[in-house]
Amino acid sequence: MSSIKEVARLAGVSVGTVSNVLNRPELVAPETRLRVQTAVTQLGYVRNGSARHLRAGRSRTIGVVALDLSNPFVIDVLRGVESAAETADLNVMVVNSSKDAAREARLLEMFEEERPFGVLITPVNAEGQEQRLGRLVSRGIPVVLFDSSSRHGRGCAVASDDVLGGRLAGLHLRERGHRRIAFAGGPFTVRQVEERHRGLAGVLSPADELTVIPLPDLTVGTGRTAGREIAARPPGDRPTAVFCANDLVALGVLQQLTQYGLRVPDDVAILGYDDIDFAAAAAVPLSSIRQPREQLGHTGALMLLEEANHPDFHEHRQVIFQPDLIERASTAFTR
Amino acid sequence: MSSIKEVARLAGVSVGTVSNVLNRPELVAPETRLRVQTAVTQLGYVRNGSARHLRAGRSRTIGVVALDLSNPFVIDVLRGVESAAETADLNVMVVNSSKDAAREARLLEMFEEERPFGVLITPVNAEGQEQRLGRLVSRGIPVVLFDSSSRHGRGCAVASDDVLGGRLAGLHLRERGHRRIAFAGGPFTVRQVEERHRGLAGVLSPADELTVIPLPDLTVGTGRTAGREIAARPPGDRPTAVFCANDLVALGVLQQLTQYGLRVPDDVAILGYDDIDFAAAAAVPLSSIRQPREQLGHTGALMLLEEANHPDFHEHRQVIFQPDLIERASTAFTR
DNA sequence: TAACGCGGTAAAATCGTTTCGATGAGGCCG
DNA sequence: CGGCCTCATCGAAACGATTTTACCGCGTTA
Repeated sequence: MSSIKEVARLAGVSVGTVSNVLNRPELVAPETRLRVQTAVTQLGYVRNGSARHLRAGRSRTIGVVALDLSNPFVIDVLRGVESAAETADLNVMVVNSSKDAAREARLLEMFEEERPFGVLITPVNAEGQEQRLGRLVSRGIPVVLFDSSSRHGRGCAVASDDVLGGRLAGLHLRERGHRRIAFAGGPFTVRQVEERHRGLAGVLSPADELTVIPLPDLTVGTGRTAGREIAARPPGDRPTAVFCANDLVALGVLQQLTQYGLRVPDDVAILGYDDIDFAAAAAVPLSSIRQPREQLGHTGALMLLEEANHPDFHEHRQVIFQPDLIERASTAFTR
Repeated sequence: MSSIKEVARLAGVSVGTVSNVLNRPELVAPETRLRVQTAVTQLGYVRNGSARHLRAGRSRTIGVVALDLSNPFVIDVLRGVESAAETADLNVMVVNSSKDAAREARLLEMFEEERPFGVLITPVNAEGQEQRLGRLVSRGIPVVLFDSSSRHGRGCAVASDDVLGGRLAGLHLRERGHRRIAFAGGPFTVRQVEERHRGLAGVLSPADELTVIPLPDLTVGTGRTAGREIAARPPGDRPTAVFCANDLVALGVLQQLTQYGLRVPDDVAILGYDDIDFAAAAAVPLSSIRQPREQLGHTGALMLLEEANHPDFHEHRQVIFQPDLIERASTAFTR
């Protein structure tokens, strides 16, 4: 309703002075300052964000393009982003690409218009948006990827080492005596999926048997499909362990196997990925490869801040976290 | 980088004409239009959102203050909001109050500055923010509540009938022969919890036994606590059914009971609330009271649009949806 | 005594759009 | 041929802040 002008008029000063009271109070004489402040509260004056952003050239909002909000893993990453943003007095605007490249493109266009403080994104497919992200960068908007595919270094990125994660999974399952192992996940065009599989395959010995159960998507639903497929095999041919590309799939597999009367881990062991809270809380607590979820988000946001605040001094870098194995009942020793 | 001025110069027209090409192309002669358009693409011109918003007086972003993003129920509501926003060419900015009133207050202040198109909010506690929401409204920013406590009608609201939900739960459990029933949930200051409990209590007969297992929060973790508590009771004193204030709690109860070797539903039946996807996919598929999740969000957003587009003609109203009972294995007949 | 510095404030420029009134060029009609 | 209407375009005035420059009065210093 009321603008800075009315405040100025009521306080009997110029608008510049009001602005100074708001932003650099130490420049203003105490008496004037007080007069302005009472005018502000009296009118219920609130600054106009758009006007500030227009003048400043960018807003105080970090844009986050999430790949799939229905994965609790993403929510935890977000929590990390928010905590970093909060200390820097920035807002976070979360949007959901839902793994849809066209939608992602629209959202990035929107961010181009809004000129946010920076953009954090898990790209649907990093190569495809390369140029669109480049346009953001060339407009002076820092971009940090939650993705390690851009290790070639065309910008900042945060990720965890998915090949290592797959390797940890394989070593763990072998150590537990499993020699017939299935990998459930897909599509393999998603880098994370491919790398987790690659890590697993890399540590198996030639005598081991690795089956891939390809899935169109990583959800509880497709996990159940995978579970059905596993349960349908004759016991002699059935894998004794399943490594799932994420915990949602693992939950689906677990639930379906249980329903078919197979015992976990006695008949089939299950190993998930991400270590979401639901994993620990499953009927059979799931072993999982843990990524530092909040830290991932927190670090990404900090790198964004750094780049935004010291644009010339800034050096792009890629931070790769090491995943851990969290052992729970679903891959316990069975004999 | 380049503004509307440079486009105008390159195309040899005035800025006003460029603006018209962008917003009302039919007003501009085809030939000029083309010239401007090529200038736009040649310069890679992108409109400056802040400037537009400043001029327009409000932005094209809907603000959503969510109560708890880690509840998948909320994510589904959000999906509904997004779908409605998308058709109206609006952006959605999601922020998370995490049930923290102070945080919520800060977020609302932020929205006061940003002057969004409208605000959708599930208030931590509707009464507390009454005035702050009022300030938004008095600034011409429509507010729609995801909450039915404001039935007195001081604004638009969308909700589902939680008392009815509780009643449905009670009737169902009685029909299944249960006479010793527990309610797991809290805190009771949260309207939804209180109403669900009230509905349940209302349909039990005096001879029935209703135990309340109060919880500080509605999460899988507190659900496990409740489960432990139930399992610890001597079988004769143990409730034969638990109605949980939401599905997260129900999942926790289920997992804990299973771990204690109790069978669901044979030893204890479980009934949840919200019907999140994880409920259907649990080890024992959970019966649940379904709310039309996406529709809730969709309707809320539509009401917001209506209020924003016809401010004078608009009549506030409260839409209350009817919940359904979804029967699954966790409350199946046991004899 | 003149020059200088400084704290405090005002005034004006600026950010990039949108919108509105003015202007001018044709075409049509009387 | 003059007046009028339409179409296309221009120029300027907002929108509401921030920032820079200018100014003024007064004390300090050479």
